[in-house]
Amino acid sequence: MTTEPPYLEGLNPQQRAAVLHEGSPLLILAGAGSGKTRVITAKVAYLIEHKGYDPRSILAVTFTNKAAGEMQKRASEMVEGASGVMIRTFHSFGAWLLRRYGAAIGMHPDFTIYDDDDMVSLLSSVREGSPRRELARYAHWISRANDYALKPDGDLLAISADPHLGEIYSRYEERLRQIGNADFGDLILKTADLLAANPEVRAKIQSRFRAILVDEYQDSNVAQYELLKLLVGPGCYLCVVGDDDQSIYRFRGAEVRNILSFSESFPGTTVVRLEENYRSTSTILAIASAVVANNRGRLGKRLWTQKEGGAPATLAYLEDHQEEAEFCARRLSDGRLRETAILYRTNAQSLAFETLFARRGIPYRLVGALRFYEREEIKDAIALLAFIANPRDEVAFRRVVNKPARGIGKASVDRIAALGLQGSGDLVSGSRAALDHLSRRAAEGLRDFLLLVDALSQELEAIPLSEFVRKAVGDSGLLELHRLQDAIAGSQKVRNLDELVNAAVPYGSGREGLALFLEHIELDRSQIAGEDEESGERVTLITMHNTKGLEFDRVIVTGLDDELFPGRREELEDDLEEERRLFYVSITRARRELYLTSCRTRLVWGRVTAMHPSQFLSEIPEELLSIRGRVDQEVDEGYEPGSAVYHDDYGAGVVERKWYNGRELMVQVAFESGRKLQFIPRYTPLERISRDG
DNA sequence: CTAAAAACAATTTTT
DNA sequence: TTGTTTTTAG
Repeated sequence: MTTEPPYLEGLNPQQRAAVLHEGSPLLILAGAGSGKTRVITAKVAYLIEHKGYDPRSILAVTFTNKAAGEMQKRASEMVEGASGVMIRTFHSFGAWLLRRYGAAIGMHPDFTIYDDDDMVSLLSSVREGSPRRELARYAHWISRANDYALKPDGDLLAISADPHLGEIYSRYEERLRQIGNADFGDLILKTADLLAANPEVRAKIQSRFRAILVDEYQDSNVAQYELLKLLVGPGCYLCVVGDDDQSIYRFRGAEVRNILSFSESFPGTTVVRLEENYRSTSTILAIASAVVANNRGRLGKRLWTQKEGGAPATLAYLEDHQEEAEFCARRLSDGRLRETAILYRTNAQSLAFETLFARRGIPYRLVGALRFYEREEIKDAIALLAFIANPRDEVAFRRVVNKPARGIGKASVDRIAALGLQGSGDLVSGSRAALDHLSRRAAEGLRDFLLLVDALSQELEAIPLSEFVRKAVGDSGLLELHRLQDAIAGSQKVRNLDELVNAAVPYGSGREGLALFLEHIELDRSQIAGEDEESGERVTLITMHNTKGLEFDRVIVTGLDDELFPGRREELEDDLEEERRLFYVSITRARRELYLTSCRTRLVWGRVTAMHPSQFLSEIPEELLSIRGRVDQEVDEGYEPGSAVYHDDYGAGVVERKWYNGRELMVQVAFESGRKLQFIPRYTPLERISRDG
């Protein structure tokens, strides 16, 4: 018998079938914890080693840059030459392709990428005077249109009934083209356009990539599907992996139908199901399955495990967010920090844990959400860099031209932008042209700014990128500005700017290095945060969304409160189902122990707010739970108008009115003394008395 | 044009 | 409550 290649060792029959399959399109339906990543990496190894694929002819698309890094690492351990495989997210693949061949559709190779914030800023110059909130709505709709591959003249009614959307979208597009930058949607849509419109580029790309693997396919959107269709040339091997139950990015345009109808889109598809779970105890799986079973519109699968048994999950009803943090801290007193993750729905919830853990000296790592690149000082610095990279970048220009204050007000900036637009769109020349038309003060300030930009542009090629960033931040006066603010507010802005300088160290110098640095900043925001991510005994604080692909011995899912999770279910059944899938994802992160917490009250906008247990909790069979604490009795009962109450300070009175303020029950009482007062019965001891007393 | 004061909204989730 | 945007007085 021939010895088996190491990448096949220990695989179960389904996994093996998935790895060894080749020829027709393959759909791998991989349940949570079914060894999916292992299968993909083994497949890469198999294609290279056994099927003779050139590593460079393989494209693997992952959902996050982190996942890409992980796959790269694991594949390299498995097979020689794996470093040649292109492993990227859809977005970073798009950026790669557009930089190389985008000129064919008028893209500049040094374009920078606009995030949501930049979109809003650009929209504000397209639609002057609109409140930011409204612009943010349009930005959101435009992003959704992008996700669904809808152009300004497309059927936007599917996105929104707003009558102005088409026009605004189209003007936004036009401005973005003039500027020469790309937003997130463009990285997919423009790439697809390029391939569709340009047969030579398409042929080139299709002949390069002979095998394409897509991970987390359930979270791909329509535009990504269309791009994929264009990438897969004749004879190209396509394999997608996903789990319809783990689709949690609908809000971002993810379209579960992509995976549900994969077989129709790609005829001749083979389907392999991975249903053996290697991660969790059967109890945890039973809980997860029971919950997700409430969803309709799923392919359905039976996850099973050989790890029979396992302790029931602990469900703790707690008083408030502080007690919740306390509860978590007590679990951690056994020192198993690294094996524990605390999950929450919204980033804001992390604060309670951070505060308590800092006070107790419990080391933690906060995953994602550090929002490093969204901080004011960082955005300032990036805007300056982006403007040097692309002098047509109006959004960046507006942000930095008068920061620190150079005496250039809005009127002047508008004039400069208008002149720039008349010419080549280049705002440096626009500025030069505008110099004579500005107030003396503004002209002086603008001259300073131009000198700065000139000097920096000259340096760009000459010094290492991190030095360049340091110089830009220093010479522009941004460092000084934020140093002063630090002194006043006790903030850490200078430190953050230092971090930015450090982040630039790995990049090459010159325009190319700068463009790459800026691209990574936009596409991989977790970068700076994760300095020594792996090291150290620390508990993980993480949003439910960010846990995708991770696993921990012990998982504490917090905030199982109605209106928080699931959130306001204003909308449709579909939204509720997505939240439920998110719960499913959260539960299945746990290997051995699962804790669920729900609070009676919670601070919302600095206000104590009454909460109710999440409806998801009632979907878990009771025998799988060990329950601590108790749900409070419904306070709503009683307090009917006309009933008598007694208050320690005000004496006896009669309830006049009863209503809800949000979720909070309020009552108005007319006291015998003649006073009329409003109470929240939950916090005010109002004794119910009998009328004849 | 700038800075301080006042008004006002904000919490999903992320490439 | 916080942070951000708009108004206002210099």
